[in-house]
Amino acid sequence: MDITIADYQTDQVEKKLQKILGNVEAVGGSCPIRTILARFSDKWSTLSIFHLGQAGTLRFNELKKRIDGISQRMLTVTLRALERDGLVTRQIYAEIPPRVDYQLTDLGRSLLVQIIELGDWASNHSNQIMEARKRFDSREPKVVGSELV
Amino acid sequence: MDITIADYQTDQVEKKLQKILGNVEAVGGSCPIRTILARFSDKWSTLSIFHLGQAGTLRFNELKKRIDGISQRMLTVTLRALERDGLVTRQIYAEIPPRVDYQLTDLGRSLLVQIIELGDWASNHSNQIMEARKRFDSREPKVVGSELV
DNA sequence: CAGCATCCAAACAGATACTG
DNA sequence: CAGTATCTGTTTGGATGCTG
Repeated sequence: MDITIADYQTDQVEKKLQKILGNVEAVGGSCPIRTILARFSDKWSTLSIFHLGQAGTLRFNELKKRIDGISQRMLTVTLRALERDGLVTRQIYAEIPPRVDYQLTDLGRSLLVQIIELGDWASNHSNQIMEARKRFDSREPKVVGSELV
Repeated sequence: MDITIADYQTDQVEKKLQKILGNVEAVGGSCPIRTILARFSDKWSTLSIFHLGQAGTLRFNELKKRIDGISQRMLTVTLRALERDGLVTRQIYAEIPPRVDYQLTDLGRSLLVQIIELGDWASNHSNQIMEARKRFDSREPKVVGSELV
């Protein structure tokens, strides 16, 4: 079930690594790879893609209800960015009250597959990470008060 | 070579999606999954993991040289966060001048495998995304001046 | 060399009020 | 309903100067 170190050691992975790092360095700071990686950087993007992937089609407020804690503004900003990148389609109906449907494009769904793997990894290793954090924090006595609670 | 929609439609993916979203919603804003996803959010973390994955072991300034554009402060902050999460080890030698070696832990390497796939996806689809961006920007005439150059 | 501390500018993100 | 506009607090991140 788990990804093993054996996988990591395959040529495949090393080759991909070279390819990616090559691309990153090639164009400097503004290269496509970086701007694309920045898309998943954003926690709201990730969650939006997850929910659209699960539901298929969602209206603005349906999505807003599912992504707990997101503000209207951030949802708007996030969806625009995803639309701009061709990951999400925005279908506007000329109705009153207005209706706007969002769904993943093929490209968006292919990305979904990738970040699902990431989310699954996070899910499977969250215990390990939380323990590591606890260990780290408890051996560092220089932190005061409520800062790190 | 590409990930197809067929993959997306498998039960596997849907099941993982449910599992992840379940975990996310279960604990609210501060759940582990979110804080873990926040780690790759950070572009510097991703690049650090890539470079450590490629080189094996690197000293502070070696890493700094490879990650173009990173400031000393951000590298320090990033490495501490990675160390705290148990993804990177920090080996200090009592020498003068000081020497500190960084390398990925097993956990870090297993994460590397995942984000390599993501980087590879970005690499393979960057053209599509860049074109989508161009399309989107050219059909939106309401932007003035040099803002979007 | 490998960093920590401080200052400051810029980007990010929430709350609020208003609109087609 | 689905936004836009604005205002503001918070976070981020670079630059600089100093230390073991």
